[in-house]
Amino acid sequence: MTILLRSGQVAQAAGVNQQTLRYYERRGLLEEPARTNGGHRLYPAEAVTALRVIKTAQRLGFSLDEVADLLTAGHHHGRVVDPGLQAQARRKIEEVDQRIHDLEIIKANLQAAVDAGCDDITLCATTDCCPIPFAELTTDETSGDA
Amino acid sequence: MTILLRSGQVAQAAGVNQQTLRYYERRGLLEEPARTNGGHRLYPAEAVTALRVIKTAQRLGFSLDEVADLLTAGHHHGRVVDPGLQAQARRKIEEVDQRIHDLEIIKANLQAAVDAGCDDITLCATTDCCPIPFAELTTDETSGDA
DNA sequence: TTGCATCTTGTACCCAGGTACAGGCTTAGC
DNA sequence: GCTAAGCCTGTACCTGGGTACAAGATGCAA
Repeated sequence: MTILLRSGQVAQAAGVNQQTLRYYERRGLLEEPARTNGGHRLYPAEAVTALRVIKTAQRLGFSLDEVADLLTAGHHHGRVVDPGLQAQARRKIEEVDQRIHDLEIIKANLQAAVDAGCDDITLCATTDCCPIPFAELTTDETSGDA
Repeated sequence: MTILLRSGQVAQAAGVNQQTLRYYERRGLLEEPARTNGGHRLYPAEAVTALRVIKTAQRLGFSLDEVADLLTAGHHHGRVVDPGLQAQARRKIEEVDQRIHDLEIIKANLQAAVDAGCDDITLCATTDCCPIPFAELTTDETSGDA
């Protein structure tokens, strides 16, 4: 027999807001739990683990949509087999690498501006002394927050 | 005599949406331009440079609020002297470094999961075979998109 | 003068990932 | 049975950086 938890208990145990539980449920990240006769949610203890998994995946750079994919991965529901953690993690590593690369370029530009002694960005843009490239810079800007 | 530009011309020359001009004006990033008798905005050519400065600073990781600070920096308006580009750039470099560091940790964790052959994140969380740390991971999560 | 392109304003919407609030119902302890 | 704490629902709001739309006014060329 499993001990069932109230939503407040689950939220506290997992360190998330109670509203967040409902939000994840709506997003399809948490299974709809059982209910009391009066309609109150009753979660199994595994719900806390599930929340920890979600939060960990988020910290690893996965969006909630990606986390949803990860959670159903492997369990090929129907006939479409989602790429599992292996594949997703490999793709995410590439994204992270790209993001690091972009940041390195940004850093280099900032450092160059500091080294050149620039102190007024408007002046920098109108004279030729500043190393900041005012046209193009890194990539497409939409590289996201991995 | 300076040639004055219509908002559409400025937007096109700077490669931004026309609405963005109004948005930046509201945010205090662009000076309020002159107007025709009928109320149409008339920008000096420098407005295009100003937009390029804003876009460049954004690409360097500054938020619009920070860009606003950068634009008034040095011009100590009143008596409060804002920290100039030098100081702001140095602070931003630290932020970028921190962000890179976080991403390196994330990458290492992803790589560890790949190396360990993990393919089901829920299983990973419930057995001891997986190297992903499901408690704490990197820093505070609010380290932003620098 | 007419006609069309361009511009004006205010307001609402987009993304992600939640958070807050109001008004009403349930549950648990005594 | 009473009361307080907890939970339910729906809806609105938040951040940041814009974008979209409607209805009406202007600007300019023919």
